[in-house]
Amino acid sequence: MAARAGVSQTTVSHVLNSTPHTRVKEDTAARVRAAAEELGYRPNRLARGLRTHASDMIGLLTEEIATTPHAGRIILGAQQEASRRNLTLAIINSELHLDPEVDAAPIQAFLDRQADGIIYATVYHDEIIAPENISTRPAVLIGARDAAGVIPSVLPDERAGSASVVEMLVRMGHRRIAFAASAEDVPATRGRLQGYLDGMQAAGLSTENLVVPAAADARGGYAATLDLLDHAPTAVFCYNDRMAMGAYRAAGQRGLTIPTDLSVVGFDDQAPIPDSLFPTLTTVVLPHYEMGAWAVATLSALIDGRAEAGLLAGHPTVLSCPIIERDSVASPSTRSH
Amino acid sequence: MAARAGVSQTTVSHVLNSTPHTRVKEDTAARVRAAAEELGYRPNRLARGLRTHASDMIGLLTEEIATTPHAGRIILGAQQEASRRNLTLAIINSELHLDPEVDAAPIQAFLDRQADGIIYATVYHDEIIAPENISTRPAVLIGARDAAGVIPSVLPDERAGSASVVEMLVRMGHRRIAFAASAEDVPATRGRLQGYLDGMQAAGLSTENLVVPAAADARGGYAATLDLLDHAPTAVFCYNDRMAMGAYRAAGQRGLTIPTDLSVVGFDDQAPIPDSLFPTLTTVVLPHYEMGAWAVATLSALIDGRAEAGLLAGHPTVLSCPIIERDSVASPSTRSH
DNA sequence: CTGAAAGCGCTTACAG
DNA sequence: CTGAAAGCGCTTACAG
Repeated sequence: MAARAGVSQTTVSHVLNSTPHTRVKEDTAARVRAAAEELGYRPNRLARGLRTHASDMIGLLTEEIATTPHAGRIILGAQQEASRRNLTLAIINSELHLDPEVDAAPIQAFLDRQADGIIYATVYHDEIIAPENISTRPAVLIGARDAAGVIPSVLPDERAGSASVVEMLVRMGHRRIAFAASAEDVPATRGRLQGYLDGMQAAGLSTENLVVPAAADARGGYAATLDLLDHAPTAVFCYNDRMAMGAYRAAGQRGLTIPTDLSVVGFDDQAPIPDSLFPTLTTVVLPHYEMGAWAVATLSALIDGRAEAGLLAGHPTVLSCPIIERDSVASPSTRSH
Repeated sequence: MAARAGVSQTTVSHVLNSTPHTRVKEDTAARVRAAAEELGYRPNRLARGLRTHASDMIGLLTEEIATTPHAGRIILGAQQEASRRNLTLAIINSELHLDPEVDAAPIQAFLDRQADGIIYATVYHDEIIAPENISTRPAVLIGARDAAGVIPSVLPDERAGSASVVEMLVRMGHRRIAFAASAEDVPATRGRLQGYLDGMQAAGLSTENLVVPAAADARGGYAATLDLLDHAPTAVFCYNDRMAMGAYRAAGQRGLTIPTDLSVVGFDDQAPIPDSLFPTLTTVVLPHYEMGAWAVATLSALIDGRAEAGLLAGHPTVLSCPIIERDSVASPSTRSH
């Protein structure tokens, strides 16, 4: 390559990397670029990395890629942000044990490849003890707070998202708003329920008999809604979209039309449910894409020294969960049922 | 590291890689391993790769990671097979244009990092012209045949999967089996319809008035089923699970109980639909996980010279699509409706 | 059984 | 404005 352009490898490097503070005569540079083009020359990133101690690769360690509905969107957000920054994203989907010892292994794989930084994405945990070796490099957490308080993290604001649903419902005139809760003991359960309670309290509404916990699936939603319907709610807010599917079924069985007789709201925006229901389901989205993108952007800043982990780690970044309005919500009709 | 064990870097390399045809005295080896352990020494894979011209990394280029429901399972299958073989999987999710020029760019990113091989995963295309630069390294295709016939590929046997549904229905006594088809012009449309027709023909059954094309979503399935129901089918086989959701709605509206009055079968096993429906939906799974795993296993064989692309490329590997039986199918009741 | 030396393909002071 | 030389951290003939 250098021979082809009649210059040294040094000059090739300067030209192709536009090394700062280095002037190369324009026609020399042109000659280099032409030769590179002709030969299809591409610098070997491995060699570059060895020399610069930077791989321009970041590792994403994720649990439950297939089980959890939205891990795909975290990956997508991270991937696109990485592409934008000319970083390569390597992914390992491990069964995370949330055990600092065991989970160190997949991270080691990234370290061995000189990853510039690491993203550790968990779902359903609010605080974790990160694998010890993760702090060898810049790192960020998605979906969990670092127990040690040294790794920056990003979380969805499920509580506020949940409260905003109640607000919306109240604004439309609902006063008897029921919550089909999850019986599972995960942070999302607490956050969404708490948000509902926040909203009801803010509006000065009673929640008596209006909260029923059940399995976090369609059958649970069906059972919970059937119970709830005995207490004449005008709206049922469900812990998740799958429960909302059950709520539709329960409403149909009681001869109630959505949204005229009963408004229903879900949570998750889990494709393809909301668009596949009759009528389509108003629900709350989790900012998965945004969290993935945030992780890469933040990691990049950490790597380049444009940000400091210590400053960020103090309080997790919290991303809001907006409501997606579709057709399952209306003002309560005056006739009672 | 070498100093710590009191040996040369050569010996360290021999011990840690158990270089073939090289004997190292056992206590020397033990000393090396002990030192490595103590120091937490890990060989730099970049340096190794530079020297050996192998990165032990393979690249997966995929389109529509988030849009298509099951890309996650392809990634999971590929990832787990890669881990099993000590390979790292790097992923780029690009908008594939199926244009050999444009799609060359993301592949170049892998080549620059000296990927040992490349997986190109597309969905919904039966034949593609692969980017020219892909053949620089061993490569395999998922979900599409290579127009040039040089790259090995793997495809789901949707046609046979579809035919097997009809067979099952016939075995249970159904004779008026309707098909809610997709109006979209993609290979899956043709394969699934053809399989239905194969099955009906094999059983000597008429399909007159029993095939209605519609949009491939819940609303399309609803409309198609409403039409179909005028021709008294005892079973409706839907192009996909979303259409099946619509079929449930249509059946409910006509007062038909599933499966007693009408059997319904879907296709895709798209979570969370099948388990969230009342009753749960019998459907056909696409072998996404298996295709991902096949791709890595095959690529690995190609890289190691254990397989030859020329031999494999002749005919694509076809993986079967099994039926997952749930509760939406029963023998037709004798009473007519 | 073990080590010295070369070299993988780059970048980066440094010199001119 | 350009190049010679060193060195990143490994592996691999080769020598002993």
